[in-house]
Amino acid sequence: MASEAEEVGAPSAVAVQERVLAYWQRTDVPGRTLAGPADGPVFRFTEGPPTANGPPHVGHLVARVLKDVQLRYRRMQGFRIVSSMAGWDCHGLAVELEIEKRHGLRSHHDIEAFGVERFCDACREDTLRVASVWRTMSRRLGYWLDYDRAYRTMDPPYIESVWWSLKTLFDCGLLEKDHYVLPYCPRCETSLSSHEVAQGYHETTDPSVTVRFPLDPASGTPRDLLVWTTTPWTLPANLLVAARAETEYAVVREADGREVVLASAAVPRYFPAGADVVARLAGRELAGRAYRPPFDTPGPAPGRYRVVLDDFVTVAEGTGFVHVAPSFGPDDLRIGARERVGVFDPLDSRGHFTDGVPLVAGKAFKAADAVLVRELESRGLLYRSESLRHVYPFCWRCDSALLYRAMDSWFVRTSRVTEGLVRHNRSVAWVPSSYRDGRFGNFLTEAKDWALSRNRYWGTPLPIWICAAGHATCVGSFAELAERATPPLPDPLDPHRVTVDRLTLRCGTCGLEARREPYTIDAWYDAGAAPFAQYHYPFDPGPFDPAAPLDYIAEGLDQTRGWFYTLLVLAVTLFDRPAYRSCVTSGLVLDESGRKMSKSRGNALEPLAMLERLGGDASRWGFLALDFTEPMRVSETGIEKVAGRTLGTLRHAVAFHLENARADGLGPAPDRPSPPALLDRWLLSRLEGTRAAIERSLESFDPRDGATAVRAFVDDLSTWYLRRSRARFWGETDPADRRQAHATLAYALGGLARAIAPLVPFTAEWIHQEVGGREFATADGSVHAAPWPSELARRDVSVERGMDELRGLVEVGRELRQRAGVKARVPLLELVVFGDPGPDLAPLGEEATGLLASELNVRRVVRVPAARREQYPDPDWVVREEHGVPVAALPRRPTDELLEEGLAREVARRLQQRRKEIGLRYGDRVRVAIHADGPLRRAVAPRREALARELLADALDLVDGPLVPGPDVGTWTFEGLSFSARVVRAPDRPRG
RNA sequence: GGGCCCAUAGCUUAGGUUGGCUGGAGCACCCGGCUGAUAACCGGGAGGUCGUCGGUUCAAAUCCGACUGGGCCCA
Repeated sequence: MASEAEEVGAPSAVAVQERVLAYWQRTDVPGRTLAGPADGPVFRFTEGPPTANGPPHVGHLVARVLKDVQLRYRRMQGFRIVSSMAGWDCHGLAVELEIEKRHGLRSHHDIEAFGVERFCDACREDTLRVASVWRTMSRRLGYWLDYDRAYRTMDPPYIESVWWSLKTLFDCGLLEKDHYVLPYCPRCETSLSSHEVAQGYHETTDPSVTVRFPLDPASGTPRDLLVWTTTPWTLPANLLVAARAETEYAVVREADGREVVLASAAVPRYFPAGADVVARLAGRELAGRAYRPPFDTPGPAPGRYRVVLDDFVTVAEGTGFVHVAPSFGPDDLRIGARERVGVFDPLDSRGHFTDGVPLVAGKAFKAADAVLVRELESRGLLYRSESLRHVYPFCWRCDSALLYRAMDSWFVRTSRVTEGLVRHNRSVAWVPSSYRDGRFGNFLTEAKDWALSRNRYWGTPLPIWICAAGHATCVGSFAELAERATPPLPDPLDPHRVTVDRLTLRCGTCGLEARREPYTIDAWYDAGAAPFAQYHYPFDPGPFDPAAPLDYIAEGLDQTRGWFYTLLVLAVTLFDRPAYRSCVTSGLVLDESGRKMSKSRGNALEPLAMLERLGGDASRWGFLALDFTEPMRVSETGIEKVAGRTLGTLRHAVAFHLENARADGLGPAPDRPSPPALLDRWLLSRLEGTRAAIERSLESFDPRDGATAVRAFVDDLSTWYLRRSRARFWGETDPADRRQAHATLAYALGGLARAIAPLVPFTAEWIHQEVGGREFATADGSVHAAPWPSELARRDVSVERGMDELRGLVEVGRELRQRAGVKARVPLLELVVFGDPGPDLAPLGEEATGLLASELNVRRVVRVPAARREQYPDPDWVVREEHGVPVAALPRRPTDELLEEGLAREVARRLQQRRKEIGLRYGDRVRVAIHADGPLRRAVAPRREALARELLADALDLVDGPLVPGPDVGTWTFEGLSFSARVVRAPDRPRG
């Protein structure tokens, strides 16, 4: 019967996965299961939309694993997932830049010449080019999402929902146009958000110049203010100089008799050898003094070119005088507005100087630095010229140096809802928890207005039209647009720029003709609108509930400034509630030496290739076993090792069970058993403890502790339960016990499969099918369609503690054997344990002692009072003592009879090895002939029958003469003894 | 310059909220053992100033402060 065992060993992770994927595909398990039961309670979730034209990287895998683990758990609990849609972030610079590159476009002018419609069409087509890669990745990772009904931020219904939200903000005064200093990319010809800027700081070298600003010589000695700047190109836009009222300034006479003015604190930096200070004065005494600007290009205007006071001036670096160019800095703009001096911006939209500054007309802003500095030098105004290494922002997409400039933009007035942002964030369960008040919470308290508009083409158009009288009309739906617009709307309507730019509106206030503000909006706004816009809220009835936050989201930590933030801003401004109840953040993925992964460095792991080689579960396990909240060092071999240890061991345990079950002709996993044997009760209790640990950790949205519990359970299963149960599985003596062992193991594996289904969906499915005898047949039979088990077995903590104590004694016993120098194969008469067993071990009784005895290969275990230590003298006994208290003792020598038995074991082991070498399977019958002399013969002869049984030998002969050498014959020598034997396969005989 | 997080053996880490006996474990290394699922397992060896300094305490990896280094974010 046993010869029916066919597959030897466990299938590889990839083989398991392929088998499961084929089953899922054939029976459409994901399609039927992924949304959860239609009538279940709702679990709200939204997939953060990845940029739809960029391929996934390893960082994406981590967040996806976290998301999928949670969603699987909630589905098993009977929740309906709202929503299980995949999503795509379709708009924005990333896509536009790709198209520009492909068609050699370098500016707005080029794009317009190319044709905005053509350009947007190209963007649209490119947008979903990589969708199939994402889909494949999700499939291999086991991340179930509804890709067939993915939401796309470029779809008209989605855009209409975004418009609805913009109008809602507009109506309550939270969407306004303003003139403000923003980071600006001259190549992309658009302003950027602070989020985008943050991604592009590099170190660079800039000029560091100190320039003389001569004070108007009312009388007496010429005096120059010293002004320091790292952006000489802003000097033509200078309108004022700022000083600080309370700061002390020094007038220093130089060798040529001229005088320069600078903050006293700056004197040592500029005159390390000492200075001839002729006067000291407070900053306020300089207020109102007029000076001659370095370049008088803007022409005279009232109030310009004088010293003003402001507290933003510091003396930590520079000279204590700051040149104010209101178009190029936030403080500059503020001071300029206060002093009513207007602005002068000599740059065009590409950052080139206009004719307003003839000296550098046509030059790019940075390129003008050198020319301007030379000019200052030739006019004797350059006091000092150096260069400075510092970090400066560059465009994260095209790597051009950015500039800060004042410009018109539409703003979401987030600064007015700071209190709501902070308050609602306080109710969010963050993982890691410190983000709530730390990293994210801090950022909220300083929330600045959100510069929403972009001078770009491929994005959600800002739905605001302005009439000649300056009234703004914000359109909140296509119906409203149709009602106000001329000409009539095309059908179907694609609400992107080309279409809406052609429309004029009747002004909502005065009825005059209104033209659209020619902006698109920040694509991060699109993403933040996903929870409602994916359902076309409020236009279609859908499951979106304006009062309900998402229950759960998870993304990489880069989203703290991105999606996590825009979700919160929209939830607070539109619905006055938090955006999500829990938010799990994964850390950065580093390579094995701790460096950031990047394509250019060539150390990036390619996710698809990794998934293909290791399988989805190994990758999932690799991330779950790490502390994903910290920067993670990830390598394929590292993941393989970690996953092999737990998942590989588990697969082998399953294969072992299947082989035994088949050999015994057993059916699928039974219902919950109540076995009498201690080992079985222990295993089931450990199973329940593991299930509960997974449940606890998934309830708190942090799977790490659950994964740790699974690792410990698999370890216990493999190294204690199976190890101690082996004899039970093939024992002939107690068929009832054998059946109980099979049943317990089958139940434990099946139960474990359900409990780990959220963590490792492929392995779990494979076990559920194989052990449960479901044969990959129906979708309903999937482990992912099974309910989450609320209890798998009775937890018996006392049994677990007792077993722990017992296993502690096993370790002590092994150490004693080692010290006695008696191999485990040679039985010893007894293990002596001093003192009484603990309160948990004591009730386990004979059964526990039996486990101890068999594990240590001793005939019996005896308990004696510690006081009888002296009955076990050191010459005859090895004794373990702890802190002077005896723990256990073992005889140093086996008895002669036991020694013989040990020898027989040595022979048996070598013949078993031989069975394997000649390619026999468990169950194949053999014929054996042994030739041995002396002690070996004396050991084997009386144990022939037992040996024959053990080796599955039909015949076992002890022969007198030496065996004729041949390929079937082997000879072994150990401990100075030798024997030879012939092992051949027995002729087949009819099965009984 | 500001905020948050991290630091335990060559590497990966448990423990830290609740201070307490010799700080556990895995990988890798050396010696030995076991093995009819296993890249498994077991014993022994070597390897730790628990980042540094200071404080609280009878007692600190653990609590507090400063510093150093790393990471992320902001300016």
